[in-house]
Amino acid sequence: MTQSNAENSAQTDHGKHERISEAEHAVMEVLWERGTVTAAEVCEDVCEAREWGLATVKTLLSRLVAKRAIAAKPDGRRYIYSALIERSDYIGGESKRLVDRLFGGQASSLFAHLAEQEALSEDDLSAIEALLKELKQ
Amino acid sequence: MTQSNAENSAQTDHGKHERISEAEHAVMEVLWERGTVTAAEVCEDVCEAREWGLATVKTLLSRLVAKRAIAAKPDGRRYIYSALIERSDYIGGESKRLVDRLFGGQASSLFAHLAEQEALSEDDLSAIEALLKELKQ
DNA sequence: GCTTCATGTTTACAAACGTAATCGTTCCGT
DNA sequence: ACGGAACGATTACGTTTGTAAACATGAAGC
Repeated sequence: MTQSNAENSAQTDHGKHERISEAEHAVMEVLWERGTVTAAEVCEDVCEAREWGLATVKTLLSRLVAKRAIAAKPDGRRYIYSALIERSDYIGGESKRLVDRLFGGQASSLFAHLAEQEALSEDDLSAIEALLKELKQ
Repeated sequence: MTQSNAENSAQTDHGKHERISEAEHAVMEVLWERGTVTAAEVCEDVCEAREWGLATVKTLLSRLVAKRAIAAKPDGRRYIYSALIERSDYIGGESKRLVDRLFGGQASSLFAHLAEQEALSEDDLSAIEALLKELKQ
C-alpha cells in the first residue's frame, strides 16, 4: 500500500521533518525546481550528473516521503511528488546550523571567514554591498 | 591580516584527511582550544554537555587519528593529542561546501538569505560593513 | 607482589546513508 | 491475449556515524 498516512493538515508542512541527507537534498532541488515530478523526471535531472540509476532515485523519494519532506499524490499507478517543505526553509535551516555549529551563531564570522579565504568574488562583494545599503536604509 | 597570502600555510597538513563528522568536530574544537590534550581532558570539556562517556571520546579520538586529522604523541603510556588540521581550514572548507551545495557557490546568496531571514544582527551588519570596506581598499 | 586504576585497542551494534537489485503488478503495444 | 516496459514496494548490502563495552596492559599504591 501507499504508506502516505494522510493527516494532511497544512501545505508546506512547517513541522518537524527529519533531517534530509545530501543525496536526498539533490532530489529535493529537482522537486523545488519543477514543482511536481515523477520519479523518472527526477532521474532525468540528476541521474547523469550524480551517476545514479533510477532505482536510487526511487529509494530517495521513498525516504523523503517517509521523512514527510515530500508528498506523493497517486496518479494512475504512479506518483507525482511535490515538496512539503520550502526551499528557503531548508537552506535557512542548514545555514543556521552551520553558523551555529562553526561560528557560535555569529553570521558575521562566517562572512569574515569567506572573505579571508577569498571565497568571495567581486560579484559577491558588490551584491553584498548593495544588500547592505538596502538593509541600512 | 588581510588576504593576498597565496603561498602561506605549507606545513599544517593541508593533505587529504577524510571528512570529519559532527561528533568528531566537537572533539576537534577542544583540541583547537587547548592545543594539546589527553583523552581525559577532552572529556572534561565535552562529556557533560554532550552526555558522553570517556569511551566515546576515545573512539572519536581514534577515528580522528585514523583520518589523519589529529596527531597522537606518546607520553608515557598515554597519548597527547593535537590537531593536524587548522580550525580555519576546517571551517573554511565546511563553509564552502555549504555555499556550493545550497547557493551554487554564490556566497552573496547566502548573505542574502541570512539577511532575508533576519538572521543578521546589527553587530553582524556593522562587522560585515567594516570588512567590506577593508576588502575594497 | 597483588589489586586497582588509568589508558589505548578491539570489538560491538543500531541507525543513517549511498546505491542499488529484485519482486509484484499493471499498462501498453501488437 | 501476451510479452515486455514501467512503477512502486521490498529487500539488500557495504560504509559511516554515534555511542559505547570489553579487553589488555602498564603504573601506582599498599
